[in-house]
Amino acid sequence: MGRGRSEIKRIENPTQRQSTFYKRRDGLFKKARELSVLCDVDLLLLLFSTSGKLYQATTHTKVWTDIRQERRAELEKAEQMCELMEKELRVMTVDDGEQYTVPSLELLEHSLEAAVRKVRSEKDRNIGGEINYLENIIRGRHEERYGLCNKLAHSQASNNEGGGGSTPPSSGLELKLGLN
Amino acid sequence: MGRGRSEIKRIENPTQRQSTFYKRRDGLFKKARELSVLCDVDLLLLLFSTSGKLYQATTHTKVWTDIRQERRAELEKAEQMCELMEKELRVMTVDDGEQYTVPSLELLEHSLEAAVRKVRSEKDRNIGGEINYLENIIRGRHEERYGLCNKLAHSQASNNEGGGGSTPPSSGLELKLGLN
DNA sequence: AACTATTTATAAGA
DNA sequence: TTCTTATAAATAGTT
Repeated sequence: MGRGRSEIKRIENPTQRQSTFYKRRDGLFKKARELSVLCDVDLLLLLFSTSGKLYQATTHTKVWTDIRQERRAELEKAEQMCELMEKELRVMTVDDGEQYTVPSLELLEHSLEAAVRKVRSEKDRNIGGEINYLENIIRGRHEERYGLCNKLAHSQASNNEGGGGSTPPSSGLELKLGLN
Repeated sequence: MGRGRSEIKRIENPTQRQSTFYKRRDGLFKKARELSVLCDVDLLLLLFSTSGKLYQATTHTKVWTDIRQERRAELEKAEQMCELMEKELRVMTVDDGEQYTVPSLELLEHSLEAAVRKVRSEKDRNIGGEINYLENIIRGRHEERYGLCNKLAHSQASNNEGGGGSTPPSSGLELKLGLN
């Protein structure tokens, strides 16, 4: 479109490239939104600009609906966690009101995680039951072998719960926060 | 565009909606590709159709480059794992050539994981150092507390390596395969 | 940021 | 689905 050029190749002039980027980015987002509305389709669109900026467009109608509940539960866990962290550290406080000052990024993160899950499940269907079968068998053996270790960890955790409360419980957040 | 309508609202006629979906999907993907090439931008576009189909467009130039190495290492690990699984199970075999019959889904999964990481790091920057600081302190305490457990797990693993080799080594895949 | 000459996308029809 | 075509929309070059 426009007054010339139709060849699609990298624009070398940085100014022109940036200008084109803005125009086409807006156009692309508009078209994505329109497709989503017209055809009742969920979508996720991410642009990673070379300058490191991230531009995103997401719909939240169907795919992400089931995430909300998960998210709410996770938030509760995080709040509990932070409460305990406060107690433990005493000196520091984290303003509860400021806890999630980046809600859109949080939501995006969860959207992506939902997408990963969706892709995984599709992949798993394609691969078939073989791997799952193998996994189950191996898992069983692992559980036998590492059972002792898990029990140890658990007994430590429950000791802390009953005791002075100086350690957060195993809330499932360790992984996310890199606490393993 | 075209001969009429400009209002953007859900198309109720299913046939017409499907037809429009095809046309606009192709148009959107084309535009995404063009933007990526013209402006040297990485992108990820996922469409979740109501019929459950997943349509995707991804670029692999910059964002995903660093994933390749990770992926290669992971594949090696997976191969080792599968070798060991075969040995362990004896009865079953998994055709190595068919191991990754869904490469595009694999790649997509990794693309999404990379995107999640990117979003997370951006979020972490925005939240600031506070949480990280808290995490570090907590992590230190956890390491103290669970050190014994880790040592136990390690000694088990090294015993197995030296011994009959009847258990896969701790390859980092346990998490992915749900073996924890 | 705006303006338009053009190109491109697409709604409707076949 | 796929093609054709009239028309609406996007945008390259320009200011």
